[in-house]
Amino acid sequence: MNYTIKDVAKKANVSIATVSRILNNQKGYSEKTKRKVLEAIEELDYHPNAIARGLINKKTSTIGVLFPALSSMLVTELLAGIEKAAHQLGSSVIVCHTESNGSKTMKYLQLLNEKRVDGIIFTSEILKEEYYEFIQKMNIPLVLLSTESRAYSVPYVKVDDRHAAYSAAQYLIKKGHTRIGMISGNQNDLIAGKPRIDGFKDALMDHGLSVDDSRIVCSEGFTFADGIKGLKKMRQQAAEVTAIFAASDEIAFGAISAAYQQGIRIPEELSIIGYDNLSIAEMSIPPLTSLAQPFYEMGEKAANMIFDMINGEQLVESRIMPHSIMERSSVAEKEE
Amino acid sequence: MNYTIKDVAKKANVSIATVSRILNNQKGYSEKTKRKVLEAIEELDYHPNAIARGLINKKTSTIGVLFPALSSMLVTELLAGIEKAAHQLGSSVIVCHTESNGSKTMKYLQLLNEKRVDGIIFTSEILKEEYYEFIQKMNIPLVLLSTESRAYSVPYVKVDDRHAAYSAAQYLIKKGHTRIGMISGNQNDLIAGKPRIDGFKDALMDHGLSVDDSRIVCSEGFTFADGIKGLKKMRQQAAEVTAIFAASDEIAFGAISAAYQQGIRIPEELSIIGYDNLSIAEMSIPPLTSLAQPFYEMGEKAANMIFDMINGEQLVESRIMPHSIMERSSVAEKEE
DNA sequence: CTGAAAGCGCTAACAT
DNA sequence: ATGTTAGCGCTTTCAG
Repeated sequence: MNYTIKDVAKKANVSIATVSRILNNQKGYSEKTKRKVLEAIEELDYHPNAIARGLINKKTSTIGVLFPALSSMLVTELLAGIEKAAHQLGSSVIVCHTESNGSKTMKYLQLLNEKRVDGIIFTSEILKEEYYEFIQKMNIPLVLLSTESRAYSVPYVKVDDRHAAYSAAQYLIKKGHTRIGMISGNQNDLIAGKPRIDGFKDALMDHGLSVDDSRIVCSEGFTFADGIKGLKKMRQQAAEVTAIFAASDEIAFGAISAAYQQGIRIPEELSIIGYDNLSIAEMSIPPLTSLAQPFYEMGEKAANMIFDMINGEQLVESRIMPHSIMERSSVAEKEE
Repeated sequence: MNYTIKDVAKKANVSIATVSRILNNQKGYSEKTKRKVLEAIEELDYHPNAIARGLINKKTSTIGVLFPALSSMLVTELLAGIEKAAHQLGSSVIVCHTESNGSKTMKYLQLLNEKRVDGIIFTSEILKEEYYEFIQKMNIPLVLLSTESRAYSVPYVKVDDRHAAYSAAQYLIKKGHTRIGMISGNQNDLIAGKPRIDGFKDALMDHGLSVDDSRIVCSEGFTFADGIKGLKKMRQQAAEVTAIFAASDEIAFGAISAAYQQGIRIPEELSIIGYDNLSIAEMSIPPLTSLAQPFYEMGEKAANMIFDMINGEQLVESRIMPHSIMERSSVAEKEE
């Protein structure tokens, strides 16, 4: 069905070596033979077999990407960015959905090893020792996306969560709020949980506001349901709060829904700022002001880093991506 | 870095053929040598090179999936389903993001051809002649997901859009509504646009309601912005409408937002039913009643079909997946 | 400038 | 039951 290099060679009356040279535009042939061969390639609509190439070159032009969940909305944007950059550089991406499951992750790594991918992008999760060791043995580049590692020196791409959370809280403060609460993610999550809480506290302290733990309600995760529960709890523990920093847009959505249920008007009675700035942020009522992470660009960047490393670059620096605040209508100016 | 079959053979004092036999559990060796070889494999932590295998077996255990957009939320669920089924069967999935762009799509198909994927899942778009012809030449299985082809006989997995739209409209009718409008997608979209409009009309007619074209506003696409525009237009053209069928959840979200802006209460003054039942549906205020498509299962099914075909099954039937109505709170009982 | 030949890591006849 | 050998489709010495 598919022609091989032999067919081309025969048709052009040259050896397969010559065809190969032309294919890989090395030197060592006349213009005339080149034309002849190109013609044959054209006529047969020949395309080299990437598998055979991979076998000999030890390079498959394929990278693997590990995601804890494929359903979370932010994954889509990361993946879109990765895929775009990869394709631009002639590579493909294999998606792996680990469900944050250790043995599943190891199985995927094994698979990616057998498939001889050129590099791995590991996203949104703690890089366990087991994973790291294995990838070390695979001896291919690794970059961390939307996560980082304290234990190992692996290049990463992420925003500075602590700093970003600081910015979000500061935004609320600048708007005149003094009694500010936070519905956080899981405080044991050292990547996306704890740092955002810390940044929140930093901002309050730096601006001379007292940090009252009853105004911080910690959730299990970053979901809509967590947001609903979170707001209810907040109203019980700290009804005096006039503004809330939600550690994710989904939490913010949940909080808005719960607030609506309780007849609390947003932003008049309660301001809310989200985190992530997913596409849903514009869809809430009122539209959600949110701390924006540039997911698409982060994905692109991570992919570009991987390819730099694949191409032999030794020193690739980690990237702290800039965050910003997407102002919409869920935060009101507070007059004292 | 990675050991080869030769290393194993040497270590176990057998030939590579024997190792290969054991690896592929064929017959032709004693229990004793099997143990010996397995031990060597274990000790070296040997794993066969999938690339080399692919070259000779002409089977890469990899499938390609084409999506028009990676950003739409429903894609994620389809992909999650595909990925799960594929991984269960020992295959990987390469994602391709065509942006509905013809030449990009062709480039991807070319790439998948060179990478010798075992099959292709084509989603959510019209299968153009050019694509079809090319895949025919590749001579690998193809299944359509969330789309179908009139022109070619290609197995597909989707819900019956016309029927599903009928159900959604019927639901509104059963709730007592008689003046019902629709904010549709693009009417020129023969897959997801037109059929839903037709189904909507069918339901009205079957229930003795007149079909008034001014109550059907057609959008360009299925987005939030389309929903906003759609609702405004609807209020101008057909303010008497008490219930609206939105052709997507995003449209429904937009309509809800616009309604809120105009001070229209949902569902008291206006009922809305969405379509898709994405995870955001539960996040609106009020939570959105929506016609549910089982995306995850559709993805799984499509993947399973591809693998059946890869394994030589000749006759795989297309699947019309069941739809259902996820009742939440955006539709009110209408008393006459 | 060009071709013959070895070999990437594996499977599958074909021998023994 | 096991080994030898010829490829899969390609790249890359090494000759000429």
